[in-house]
Amino acid sequence: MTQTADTTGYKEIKQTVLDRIRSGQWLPDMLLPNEQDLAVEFSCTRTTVNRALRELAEEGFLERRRKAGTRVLSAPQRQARFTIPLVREEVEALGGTYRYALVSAQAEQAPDWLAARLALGSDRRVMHVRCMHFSDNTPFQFEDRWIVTASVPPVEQADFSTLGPNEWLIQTVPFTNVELSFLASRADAELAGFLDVTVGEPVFTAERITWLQGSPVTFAKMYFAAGYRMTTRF
Amino acid sequence: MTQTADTTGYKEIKQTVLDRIRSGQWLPDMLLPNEQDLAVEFSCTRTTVNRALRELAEEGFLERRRKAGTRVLSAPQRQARFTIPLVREEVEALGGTYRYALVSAQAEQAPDWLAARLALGSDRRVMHVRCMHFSDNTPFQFEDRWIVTASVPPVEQADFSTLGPNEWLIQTVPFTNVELSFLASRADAELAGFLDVTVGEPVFTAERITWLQGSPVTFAKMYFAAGYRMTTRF
DNA sequence: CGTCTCTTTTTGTGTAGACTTTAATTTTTT
DNA sequence: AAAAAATTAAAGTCTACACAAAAAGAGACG
Repeated sequence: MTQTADTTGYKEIKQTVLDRIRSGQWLPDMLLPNEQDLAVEFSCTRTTVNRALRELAEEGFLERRRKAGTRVLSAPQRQARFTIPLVREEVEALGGTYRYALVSAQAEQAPDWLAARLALGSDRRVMHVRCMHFSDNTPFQFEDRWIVTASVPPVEQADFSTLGPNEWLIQTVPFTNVELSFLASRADAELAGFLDVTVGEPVFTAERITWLQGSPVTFAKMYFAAGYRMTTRF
Repeated sequence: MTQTADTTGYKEIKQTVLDRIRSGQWLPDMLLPNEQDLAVEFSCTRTTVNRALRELAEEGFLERRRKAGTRVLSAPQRQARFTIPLVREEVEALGGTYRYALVSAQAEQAPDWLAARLALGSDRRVMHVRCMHFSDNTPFQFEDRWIVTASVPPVEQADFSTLGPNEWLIQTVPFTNVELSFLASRADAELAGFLDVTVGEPVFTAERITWLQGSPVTFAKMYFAAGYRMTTRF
């Protein structure tokens, strides 16, 4: 006989708690029993209950405060987790053959809007890289990127003719803070040419600012081909 | 040397591990010491090391496999976590005054594309609700939603004149699976009117399909006003 | 009445140890 | 040599207990 009869793992507890919320037994804003009482109910230790409830709080179902206890969140703060893939991986995951092409790469002074956006000081040297990512030779993404020279000095010697700036950066500047935005923009004449769409077409766009320990590293705009959608399930 | 005093919380361990990866002391693909050895190094128990490493793996920095050990991920799978807020809360968080207005609500048969999208069977009854969300009386979002009657029977009696369908659903159907997509669409004449933009304007759009234990509940398209961007930091 | 301090409840985190599960590795058998 | 079986190292989880830290609530005091 397997002992699984009364073994209440933290996963079972999580499931039971979710079921009770779903069934309405525990209503939004309701305070639920404290960990000790639940431990008795599930005949396990408080440690196990703690892990279950902690994870459910992490996942946005519960709110926990010392002394105040644990309560059901009225509007469960469901969070979508988008994995931000490398373009190459995204293309290959969709079954396409990835191809990279450099459009231009040149050292220049950051324009005012960029300097403001990145809070650059007096040193405005940046490397401006523009490139295309293809899937089966059809345009997939146009990338317009600026890399702050002062933050990544070797960028001046980098060769972007075969390796994309994003992959180069990942190898060079391993860990960073990121601000990522999604928006809809309009294809101007140049972008329309790159992405092979008509001028004025809506283009799904991602903007990404990256810092390394507080100092700005790069600003990138990524324009996706027509019909692109970013999807997640949870 | 500073053999780490006795203040080794799991958070400190996480930070130390991250620092070692950043500094290149632990390189991508490198196997790091097992939990027991790290516990000795940090002079704490394996439980504490386990929590630190488990969370770092959860956050996408490490990969852990029983018997195989823990290694540094070569391309850290950084995931963006977007909190999907209620429109009301989003508007209020931006400092605006929220206003809701129902455009239309009527029971109808799901069109073919919707039936296909939701994998509806023979019962195609849906409630089609269209509504506007305003911030300080300027259009913020136009919502076009279908709710599957068979999955949520009380929808036929629901009054959407003052309460938005999303908030109504949250109160009525507590827990669900969700597929969420972001894309850029083009404003047609009607949408342009609702959002007060010119026809053809790019519109940031979110699509959301919701299931309750496998059966489809609702499909919603949410069109955001010009200039909207969805932002996250990590 | 407000505000300050004290108590107490509840979660947060830690220790020490045990058993379980997975799967890489080694050994044995076919 | 290939396949099957045994070994074993590592993470995964649990128990049982302890103390820390936050903060709600109560009481004291001006």
